[in-house]
Amino acid sequence: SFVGNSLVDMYATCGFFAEAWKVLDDLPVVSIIPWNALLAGYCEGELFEEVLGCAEKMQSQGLHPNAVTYVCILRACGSLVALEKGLLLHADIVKEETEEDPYIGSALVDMYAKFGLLAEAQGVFDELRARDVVSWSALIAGYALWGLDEVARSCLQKMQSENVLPDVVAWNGVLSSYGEEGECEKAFLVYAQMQEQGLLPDDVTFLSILRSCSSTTDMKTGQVIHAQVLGLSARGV
RNA sequence: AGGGCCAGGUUG
Repeated sequence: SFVGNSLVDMYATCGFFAEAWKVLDDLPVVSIIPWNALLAGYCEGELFEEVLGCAEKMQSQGLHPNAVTYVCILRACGSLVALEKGLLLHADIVKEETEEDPYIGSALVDMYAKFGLLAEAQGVFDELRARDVVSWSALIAGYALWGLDEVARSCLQKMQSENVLPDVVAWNGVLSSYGEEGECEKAFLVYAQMQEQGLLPDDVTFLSILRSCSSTTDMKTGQVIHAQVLGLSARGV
């Protein structure tokens, strides 16, 4: 049956949902694992409506969501800005005392951030037992999403004072706030700080920076970044 | 009781 679970996971991960369903329907034992695999596959494909539909179907079969299920549904609610559903979900999670789960915690932070309920996001974050680089990054990305780049940057400092080292995703989160605004100068400054920390930029880093440059006529900075990208790709990054 | 197959953050 573990084989069946893995098959569902594989098909779902590859986006072959018809096949995944077929395997799931033929599995001899009823288990939440293949359902979660399917939900995760829909999440990965960003088919969030399907996530919610699939979760409902799962529950109609008498299966109760576990932590993995909740993480998938929370992510879908956040991305769809399904506010009322997300709030109900949070209430269920609190009721079931599963909010301690670090995965659920950062998924909640992420969801509230996407709703634009930053005080709620911060509130959930503050209650987390263990804040790791992922929960910090969810918070940072949330502030960045709503243009609060200075708050996002201060998070980079705070997390370090709590001995959590920002990784490239955390830094990229800050950079993501400069896309809409086109604040190319700030983006470049953050990029410089990131390098001072000895962190290697990745493709997302450059895409974010270039995006912030694209709405300006700052050709020079764009060219500097172009040169950086070429330099890094020469080193195989 | 514990473990095994599924789950959280950044650009698009």
